[in-house]
Amino acid sequence: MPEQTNGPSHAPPTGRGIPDKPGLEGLEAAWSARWEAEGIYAFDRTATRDQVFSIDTPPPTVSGSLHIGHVFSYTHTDTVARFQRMRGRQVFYPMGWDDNGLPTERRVQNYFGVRCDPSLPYDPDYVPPADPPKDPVAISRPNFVALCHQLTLEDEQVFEHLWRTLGLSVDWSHTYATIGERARRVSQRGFLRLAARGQVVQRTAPTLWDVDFRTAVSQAELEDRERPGAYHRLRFPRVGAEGGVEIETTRPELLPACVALVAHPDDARYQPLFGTSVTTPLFGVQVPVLAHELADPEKGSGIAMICTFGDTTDVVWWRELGLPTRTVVGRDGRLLPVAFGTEGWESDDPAAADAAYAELAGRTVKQAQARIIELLTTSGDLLGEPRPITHPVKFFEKGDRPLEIVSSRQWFVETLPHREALLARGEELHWHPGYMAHRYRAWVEGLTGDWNISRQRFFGVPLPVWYLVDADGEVDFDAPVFPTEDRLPVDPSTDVPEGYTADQRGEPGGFVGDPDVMDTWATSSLTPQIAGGWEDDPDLFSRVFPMDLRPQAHDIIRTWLFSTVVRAELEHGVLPWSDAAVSGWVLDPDRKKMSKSKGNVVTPLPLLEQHGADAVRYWAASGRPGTDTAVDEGQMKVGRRLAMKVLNASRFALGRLTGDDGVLVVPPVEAVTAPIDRAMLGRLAVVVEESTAAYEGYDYARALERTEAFFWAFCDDYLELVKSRAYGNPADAATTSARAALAAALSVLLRLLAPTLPFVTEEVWSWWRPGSIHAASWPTVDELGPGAAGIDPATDAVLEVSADVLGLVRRAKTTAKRSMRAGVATLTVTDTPARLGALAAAEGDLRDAGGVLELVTRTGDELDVVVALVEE
RNA sequence: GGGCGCUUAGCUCAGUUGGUUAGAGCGCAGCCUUCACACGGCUGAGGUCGGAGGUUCGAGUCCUCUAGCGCCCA
Repeated sequence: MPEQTNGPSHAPPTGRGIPDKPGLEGLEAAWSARWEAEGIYAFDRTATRDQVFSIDTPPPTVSGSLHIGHVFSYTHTDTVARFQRMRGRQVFYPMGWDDNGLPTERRVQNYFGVRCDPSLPYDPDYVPPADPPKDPVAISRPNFVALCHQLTLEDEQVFEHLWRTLGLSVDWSHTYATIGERARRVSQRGFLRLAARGQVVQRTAPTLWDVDFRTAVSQAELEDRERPGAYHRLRFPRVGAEGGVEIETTRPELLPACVALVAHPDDARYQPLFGTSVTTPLFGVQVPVLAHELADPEKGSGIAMICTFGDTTDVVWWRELGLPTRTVVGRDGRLLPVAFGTEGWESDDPAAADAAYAELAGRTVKQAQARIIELLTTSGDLLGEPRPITHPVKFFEKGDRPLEIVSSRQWFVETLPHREALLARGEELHWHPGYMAHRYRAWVEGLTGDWNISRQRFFGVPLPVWYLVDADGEVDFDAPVFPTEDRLPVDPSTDVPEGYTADQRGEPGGFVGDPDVMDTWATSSLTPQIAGGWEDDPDLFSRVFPMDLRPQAHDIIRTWLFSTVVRAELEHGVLPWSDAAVSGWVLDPDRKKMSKSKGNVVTPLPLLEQHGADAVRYWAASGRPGTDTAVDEGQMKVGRRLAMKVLNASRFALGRLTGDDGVLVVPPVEAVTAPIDRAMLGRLAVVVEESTAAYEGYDYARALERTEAFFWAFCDDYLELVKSRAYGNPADAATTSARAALAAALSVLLRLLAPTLPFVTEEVWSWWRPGSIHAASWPTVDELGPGAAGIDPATDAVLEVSADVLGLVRRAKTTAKRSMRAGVATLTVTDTPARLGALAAAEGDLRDAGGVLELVTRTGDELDVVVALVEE
């Protein structure tokens, strides 16, 4: 790669010169266009796997609004990408757009006034109405999906502009969308492969259900919310014995769905009842009293009723105790019709049971609860007043009403049988920071069911499945028909299975398509395969997969990270990446979590325009890995000042290298002879080592902090000390030493800062170096000259003592309220002989920097300085 | 209830295997503008490291207990 340079030693100065008034305005537009034109970030797909650094970029949800949190974490990734690129790796850094799922679907429905009906045929000539009609128009799924594409395309352009302005070093030729053709093909192929191995199966099972969205959701999409409730004490008469059993329940409306009572096996109060039966109040249904260790003796009366299904514990009891199912809650959240006295609904008094249930059927869960309390009160089965409590209730994270659990036919990816393997993968993965591994482990250990990937929605990847219809018109769900892989992606609502014609859809002897789509995570879990071209581009895939880095925020460890590990384990038997770098969240300026409902979401573009991309990146890169960080415009201003300082200090240093003839001369680093120059380079060598190590451990923040601290000291002390000497005669070895040191230091510093401040460092680089700094090689200790690593303490002391004394001279001038240019008639320095010896090696520099006319030294125990200023 | 993280100057945070008078930035105060930088520079004031106990010659830095905040999982 001829563009690369290894420092200033021998490369001719071929830059475009130093501007008189350097500035930051316009750098983003100018340089991002240039990078694109020159393909600086293009992935070289001839590179072999060991030369590649591949990143599984989080695809942002494009239908959402732009969020400063994206800028934060994507900057972290970009600094690492730039570091790895400069280290010589071919960086595979694609970008995805997550446009698949509910948020887009809702937006399209409202925007166009349509609704999706997967049973309708595709209309190739469909045009959406100009004004959304009042009543939504039903359209086919392909037409609906086309509208989703249309709308998300605009969002994607806004995002791309933001990313380019921010300076992400993405290869924009490797862009994908999670609803795009490749993503659909990969998702469906992944499904078919799982099905072929029996790792995704269809079964009728209790399913977490959102009654508003009317879709199944998975365990990963649950959240607990504290809600008020009340314990209702109910009395169940015993069968064949005197007396009754009192239970407490927060969901009395599920009494008709009761299938058993349960208490802890060690609970002496209820041990005599185990194996006996009781009768449900109002409905007269006989149910057994059983023992199970999940029953909590401390909760309520210590004995609970099991209903199908009130919560996830009911599901466990139902499964482990082999109980029947009595379904009363429908998919719309209303109570279904039930006929007591029929099979499965046996009752001691079916007429009375039906009469009671008639009061409940058709009502919402909430309404039914109110009514059944009245009925139980009237009948005398409700004991005392309901006892109000607050308890956690499970919600779909996007939902508004508590989840119900309904029994339904769904496709499940098996996870429970692989729990141990998944835990082992979690141990194998390198987490940054390391403690994030706990989140993953806790989640995997807490899995209670397989992963339901069926969603009763429209804008998603369709399940590639048809079912045959028998001669009686009944759908045979036990005989799914899959397409061959070469047909993918398919939409079973319009495509037909092999050997069938479109007019056989829904007919006896024909077929029907599975109406469901996949969970968005069933697609998002395959981003390494989608971006890497799994099966579509085997050559590319072999060069990038398994990937190196998964960057993401900590809130989606249980969803995105987990599901991606599952898919790679089941499909490839490997981790999808070697490292996971977990970013924190961005909090609002008052350190509150940002959310749309609070209205405290910060939009990034105005901040980028006001402070500049480098400044915003500086703020982001200051947030430690995994740490939640507040939006801080003050920190952005600091970043902007740093960028300005880079411009000005560079201009100054390079000005010292320019002769009267205007030609920039860069002496080789071997010309550095002055001890103070060597001391400065020795300190910089330490920074190079620390910064490199930090980046290797994904700690961009530490790398920046070390570099920045050096840079300010470099400007404050070293530049001041060598100002005059560097301005001297080019034939003078002392002058050449200073100039060589300045050039070497500047070259290294710019490259150390390049991952964080890509624009300003590129700007300065262009003044005097050929090629892009982002294609230059990462600095090494070697280029700082012989012996820069591990420089001896005596040499280092030259810079230390000089800077100490210079600082005290400044203090004297400040105290005297004099200008820094005020002369010093006599400077008396007291210090140890060793330190005075070090000072002597830089006496000329100190005199020039401090304006010192006469220097007197005295031996003493510690540093003391007396400054006699020249009279005004 | 279990787990994890945090608690260091007014604010936001560093402090890597325990080692001399605890650091930075912001903010604040004061001073300084021809000669790289006013989208600036310099100088300064200000903490004994949440609390208690322990290990050690020595602890912000290790152990135990404890308080508060936040997150994750039940």
